[in-house]
Amino acid sequence: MGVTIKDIAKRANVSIATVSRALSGKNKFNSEKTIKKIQALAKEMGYRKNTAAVELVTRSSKVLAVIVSATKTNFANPIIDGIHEEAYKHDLNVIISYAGEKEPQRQYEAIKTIIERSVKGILLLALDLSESSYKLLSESEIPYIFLSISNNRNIPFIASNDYLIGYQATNYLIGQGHKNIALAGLDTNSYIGKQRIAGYRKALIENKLVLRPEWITNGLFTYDDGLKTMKYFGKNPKITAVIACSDLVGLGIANQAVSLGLHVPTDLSIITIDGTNLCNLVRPTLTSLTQDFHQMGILGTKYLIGNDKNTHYSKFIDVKIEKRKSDCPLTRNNKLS
Amino acid sequence: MGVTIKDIAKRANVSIATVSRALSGKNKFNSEKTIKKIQALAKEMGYRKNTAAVELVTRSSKVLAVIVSATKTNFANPIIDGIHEEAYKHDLNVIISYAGEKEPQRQYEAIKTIIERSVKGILLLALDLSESSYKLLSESEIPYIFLSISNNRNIPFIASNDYLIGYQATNYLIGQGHKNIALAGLDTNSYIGKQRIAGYRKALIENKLVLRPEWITNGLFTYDDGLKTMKYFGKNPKITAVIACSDLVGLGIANQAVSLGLHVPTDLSIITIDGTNLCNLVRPTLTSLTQDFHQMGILGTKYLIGNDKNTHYSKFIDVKIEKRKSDCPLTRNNKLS
DNA sequence: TCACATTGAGTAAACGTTTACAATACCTTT
DNA sequence: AAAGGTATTGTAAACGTTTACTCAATGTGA
Repeated sequence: MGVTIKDIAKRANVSIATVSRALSGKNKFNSEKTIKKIQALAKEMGYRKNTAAVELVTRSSKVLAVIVSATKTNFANPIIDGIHEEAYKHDLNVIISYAGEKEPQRQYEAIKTIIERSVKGILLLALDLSESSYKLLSESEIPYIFLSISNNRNIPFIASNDYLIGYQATNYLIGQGHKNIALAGLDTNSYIGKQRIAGYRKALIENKLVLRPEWITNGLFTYDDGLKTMKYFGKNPKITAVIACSDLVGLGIANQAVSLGLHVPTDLSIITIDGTNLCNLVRPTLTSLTQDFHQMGILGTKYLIGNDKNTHYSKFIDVKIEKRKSDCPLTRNNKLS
Repeated sequence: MGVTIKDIAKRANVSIATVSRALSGKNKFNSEKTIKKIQALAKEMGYRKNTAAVELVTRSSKVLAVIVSATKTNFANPIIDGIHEEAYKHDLNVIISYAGEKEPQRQYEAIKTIIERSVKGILLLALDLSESSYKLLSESEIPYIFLSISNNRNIPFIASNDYLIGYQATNYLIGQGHKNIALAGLDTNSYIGKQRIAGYRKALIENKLVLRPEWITNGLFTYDDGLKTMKYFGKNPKITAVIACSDLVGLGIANQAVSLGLHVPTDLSIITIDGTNLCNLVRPTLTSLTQDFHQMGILGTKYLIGNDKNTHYSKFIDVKIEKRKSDCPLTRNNKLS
């Protein structure tokens, strides 16, 4: 069907080896003249390299796989952007698969197909793998790394330190004078959730504040979790500040608070974890504990390319607090001050 | 390195053809017994199919390519979701490349790599291809389709009818009593832009309203374009309603209007084109002329799979107006009524 | 028992590259 | 002009599958 190097070789009166060398940039082995001639011919004849053949014989591919949790997180985008950015620099393609968080079967299949492509590396986004899926992955000899989710099991990851996130966010609000601080919308059973709660507790304890379990609301980091949380807290919450465990949770809380007749931030201060662009778009803008997702994508990709497989690499990325308009110091203005 | 069908054949004391047949589901040629035996053995030995080899010999692949404009559009996600959803049903992988809108070189390269993979089909998202890139694409024999951007050049696409979009949005506002209606944030040089303007003009003329060129603001559908537009219109705009050419533009306008001391919708009504989820998240919620992006992804994928290459398929998808809180009838409340 | 269909399994070619190694052509240098 | 070196090109195997074709074994009916 298509033009192959064989066809070019025939037309140019050289061997296929020569064509291959001229076309794949192994220039040091061929003369300028032949290279030029062959490249011109290839262009003229409309030659297209057959990637499958190349991958077969070289036993390596130029593709990076990303497996994304199907759960809609709005921070997947900056991570994927970072991955694409870095991959592009190294002439790598990116293939993206969705895998349900709660569908072990689909997870397993996604990983299987990826492995069969013998990709260069696998990035797992916000994914909590089932035991069998992880076994499949780790036995594949393909380097992989988890992004945005850390672990204590010696599995490579790049993420923020969720313990510190919980600690810093809480401390920030305490620093503003708040004493009744809620923690909203997080999956209390997940590793992330537990870490954040631990940091939150630590900060409370250090400041002689008491942790009230009913001020921690369970959820899956969604907008609806924010709404639900605020409906649950009600029109006269004892709390004066909330740590929202994602921007969407934060926005849900803010919107519902306003619906209840509360003013943000004077009646209720909100700090939100993630700090995606959404925080700047809404009113009031949301003060955030910002994670550098873009950087996660870049570093994860770099790691896979560098391929330091031996070192069980894992890295926490710095977070920072970005002050916006959804929080303020506790003053006499606050309903409960 | 890995286990191949050869290894399995040896262990099972059969030929590789038998193994291949047993493993690739061409069951009718083998006996139950051997199939079971071989499958068990494959599992035990940790066999992984080599996709490159399969693609080489069958000269076809199970991947769909998506090329996305690097310009950040917030509707790319629902489209990609639709593509993934449909692709998954047909056991297809999805590979995503970014191509700069204004970087012809990168565009060209993206398409070239894709073609070299001999993918099953190519979906082009919100992409305006350069002449040479399009030539490359169309000569490749691989089916392709443009999504979200229509054309009048007999190139397959699935999109909304931008002429109708302009017409309907304008008519909607006229129906609310508005007479001074702006059109904001669109690329006036693009096909989309021209179509929307034509529809806008038609609706104005039909209602004996005059089109004022200075009420059409040029842009690239970004949030900043919305801000800029509203700064330009100023604190006492003669206009009472705006058609924002993307949700981000709409949000920029709304936020800037509020900053200027205007009230949305009583001082300024906004209808926004796209209707992504963002419209529900912000306050006031944005009335939108909603496009079904998810459906575009699904239909585009179906088209490529169906592979009706001969018919120069193109399709407009229905849009609908979703009333929210960013618009109201022109009444005595309006500053300029 | 024989001819013949049916079923299951094997043989070998093909897909389009890359690359180790062998072979040749071309220069220098003496 | 011969020897030696270097630069360029050719030969052929290999990568791991699929599949058309062939062959052997088994079953069937007269």
